[in-house]
Amino acid sequence: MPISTKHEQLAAALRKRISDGVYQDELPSDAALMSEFGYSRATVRQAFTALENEGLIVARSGMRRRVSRPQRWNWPMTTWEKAHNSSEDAWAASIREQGGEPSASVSVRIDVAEPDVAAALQIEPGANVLVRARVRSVNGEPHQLADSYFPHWLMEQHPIFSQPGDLSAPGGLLASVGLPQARYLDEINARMPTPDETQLLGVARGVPLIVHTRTGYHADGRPLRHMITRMAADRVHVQYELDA
Amino acid sequence: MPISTKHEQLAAALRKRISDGVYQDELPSDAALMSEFGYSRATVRQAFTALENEGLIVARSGMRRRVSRPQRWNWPMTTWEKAHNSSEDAWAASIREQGGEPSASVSVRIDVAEPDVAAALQIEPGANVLVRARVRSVNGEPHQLADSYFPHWLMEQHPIFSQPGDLSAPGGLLASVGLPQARYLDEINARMPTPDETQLLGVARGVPLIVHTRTGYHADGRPLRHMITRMAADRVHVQYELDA
DNA sequence: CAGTGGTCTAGACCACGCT
DNA sequence: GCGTGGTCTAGACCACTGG
Repeated sequence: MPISTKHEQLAAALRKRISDGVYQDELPSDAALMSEFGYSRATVRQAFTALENEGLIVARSGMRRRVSRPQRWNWPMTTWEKAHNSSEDAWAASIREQGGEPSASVSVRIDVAEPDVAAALQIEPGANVLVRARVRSVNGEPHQLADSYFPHWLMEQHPIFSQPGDLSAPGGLLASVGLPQARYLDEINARMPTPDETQLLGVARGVPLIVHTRTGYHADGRPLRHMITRMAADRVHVQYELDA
Repeated sequence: MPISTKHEQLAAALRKRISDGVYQDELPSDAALMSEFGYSRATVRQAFTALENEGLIVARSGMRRRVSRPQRWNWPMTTWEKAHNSSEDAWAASIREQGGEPSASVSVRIDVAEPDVAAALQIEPGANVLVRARVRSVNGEPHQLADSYFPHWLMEQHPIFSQPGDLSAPGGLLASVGLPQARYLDEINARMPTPDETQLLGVARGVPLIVHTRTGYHADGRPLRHMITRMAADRVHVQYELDA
């Protein structure tokens, strides 16, 4: 059963030309395809929109559409923060190793726990949590939104959590107060970004968001930290190394 | 800076009504919104298309658009096939545990290795590989495309890999020939599906694909198996359990 | 400036699903 | 049959980008 609609036929033809290398970089204009295929502009644009939503091409007003070729960075999830001299966290070290220049901006606040965060931290929904919101950038471009949530009882027991500043410590903040994380539960999901996220991360049309959540537990089973990291899926390879 | 275009204003209004619960299930028709907002049909449809591409709503011809509420299944990635009596693999057992009815259809073929598969298996691109392609279903609906690639030297050393059939064995095929996998390297990516994948998996518009690849290694370092699993992102929670 | 993609309109016909 | 979403056209104006 062949494709019947014009815009799907056109989209299929363009996909083939892209994968065959006919269009290495620039794509034809609306007008060029209108005359080549004899379709109206709306139909041509519907085909282009489909390819954009598949992440194959990117469009910018005033310029020809281009084939999308984003650079990707590996993100190893089973390399922990080294406890020694390094002042960088595992993510920054990994990016630097790959030839990128990592940076981060941090803001700390106290907020009430949303139901999903409360469930992960095993506290009551609406209870206070300490939130450390980070925007991680590579080569000056925003790359990740990494938010950590700490339960309220940590603030009461360890004054360092109530101090202003970026809440970082060599070897890891939790380890520095004698609460090392012994176990992690990770979950990975993907979805399309909201308009807010699109703007904050500069996500292109048709690129999903990878949402990585990590909950860290003390050896006695208490959840110590819940971390939600969001990033454009076309810029990373999330990696796990496991022993059977 | 407020939103200036009509279709974005409308999309924002509809997003708000959905999250506020104004539209629990059915959404208004094109005509209803055209008269409520005074916009042309194309503009109304552009707003709806944006919400579809965000995975918020689903549309079916002849019926009103509906708010999307897919059922999700957990997928634990650190639970290995139990070596004993169970005839099911870890995935099927997990689905059954969650109240679903797993099934699978298997086809086996010999093919030449694509560059990415060859690199993972440390063989030459174009060399033969044994491919076990599985379609995993839950409650009769296609759920995953799980393809395993085995290097050619396995077929030469172990005739069982050249037999017809579904290539399954209690405790795992590789373990049954004395080649247990000692280490895994996993990689998780997300992208929009191709038209083929959309059809095979029944993916809704605006839903990304999660692509999980796992390479299994012998204790001596040889790659034994490369597995690529593709699934709709709105139907799973990929989970990892890790010790620090 | 000319060319590009982005937005918007008014109108038409079709295929689908329900009653 | 009738309302729904899906497709398609012709034409218009705007905003952005480059030379």
